[in-house]
Amino acid sequence: MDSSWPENLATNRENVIDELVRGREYATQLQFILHEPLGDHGTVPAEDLIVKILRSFTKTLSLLDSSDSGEVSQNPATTNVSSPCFDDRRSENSGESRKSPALKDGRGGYKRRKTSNTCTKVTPNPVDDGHAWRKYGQKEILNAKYPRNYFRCTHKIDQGCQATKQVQRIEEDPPKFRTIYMGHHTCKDTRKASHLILDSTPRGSYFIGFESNIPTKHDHLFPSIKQEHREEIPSDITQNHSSSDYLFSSDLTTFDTSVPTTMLGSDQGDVISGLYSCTTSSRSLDMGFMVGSMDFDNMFHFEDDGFFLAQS
DNA sequence: CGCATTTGACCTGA
DNA sequence: TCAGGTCAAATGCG
Repeated sequence: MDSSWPENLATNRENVIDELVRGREYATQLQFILHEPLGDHGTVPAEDLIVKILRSFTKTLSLLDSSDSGEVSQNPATTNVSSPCFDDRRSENSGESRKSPALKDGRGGYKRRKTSNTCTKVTPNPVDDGHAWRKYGQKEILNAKYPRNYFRCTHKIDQGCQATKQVQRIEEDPPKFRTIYMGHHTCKDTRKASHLILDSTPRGSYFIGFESNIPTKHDHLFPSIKQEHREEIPSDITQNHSSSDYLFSSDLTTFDTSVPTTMLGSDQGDVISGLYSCTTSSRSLDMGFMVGSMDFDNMFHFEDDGFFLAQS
C-alpha cells in the first residue's frame, strides 16, 4: 500500500471504515443472539442482522469499487498479494471447453485461465484450508527452484466445485510456500464447518487462526494435501495456534475469530495482511466468519455483485 | 477394486 | 514461440 490514496479517496475511506465498523457492530449483536438462540430475540432479528451485515459489506465493497483502490493490484503476482479473490473466470470452465477435434488421446482442449481473481498466500508450510483437494498436475516453472503443484477441489466432479489452488515452494531454508487460490468453493464440504464449530465453540472466544506453524516435514512436499482431505484440526487447538489455517480469502477462508471482537478492527487486520494478500478489488470478497459456533462461510457467499445467502 | 497421484502430452495466452 | 495450466492414461496404494 502506498500511503497515497488519492485525496478524494480519503472520504471514501472514512466511509468504508464507517461501514465496516457498523458491520462489526451488527456482527457483534448477531453473535450475541447466536449465543442465546432461544432467547426472546428469535430468529427474525438474527436474520435482520444478517441482512444488515450483508448490506454493510455490500456498501463497503461498492465504496471500494468506486474508489478503485489503486493500492493493491499493482503488486505483481509474485508477491503475496494478488488480485481479487473471487474468481469469475470459471465461467469459462477450464475443462469444458475442450474442443479441438483432432486431439490425440482426447487430451487438452481447455481454456486457460487468465491470471485474475486469485488470492495468494505465503506460508511456512503447505496450508490446510479445511477443504479437500486433489492434485491434478505439477509443473516445473521457469526460474523457480521448485515445481508448482496444481490442485482442484475433490468435489469438482460430484458437486461441480470449481475451486482450484496452486501450491509452490518458494524457499527452502525458512520454508515458504505460496498458495494461490482460484475459484470459489461451491461444494458443501461439511467437514470444514463441523470441525471448526467443534473446535472453536467450546472456547467461546474468537480469534483468527491461520497457519499452522507446526513444522511439517515436506518429505513429499505436501503431506497434508496429499491425503487430499482433511487435515483435522487437532483438538489441542488452544495450545498450538489453530492448526489449520483458515483463510481470509476467497472461499477457502474461514474466519476463526478468537479474540474479543473489539480487536477486530485493528490488530487482526495486521495479522491478516501479514499472511494473506487477498485483494479485494471489491467485488471479490468471499469470507467466511467463525462467530461463536457459527460458520458464516456456510451461510453467505459473496458473489460478484453482492452477497447471497447460501443457507445454513 | 476404487480412488488418488504421477507424469507426459496437449492447449492457450502472452 | 514458449511458459504455464490442464487433461487423462498409467501407476500406486489402501
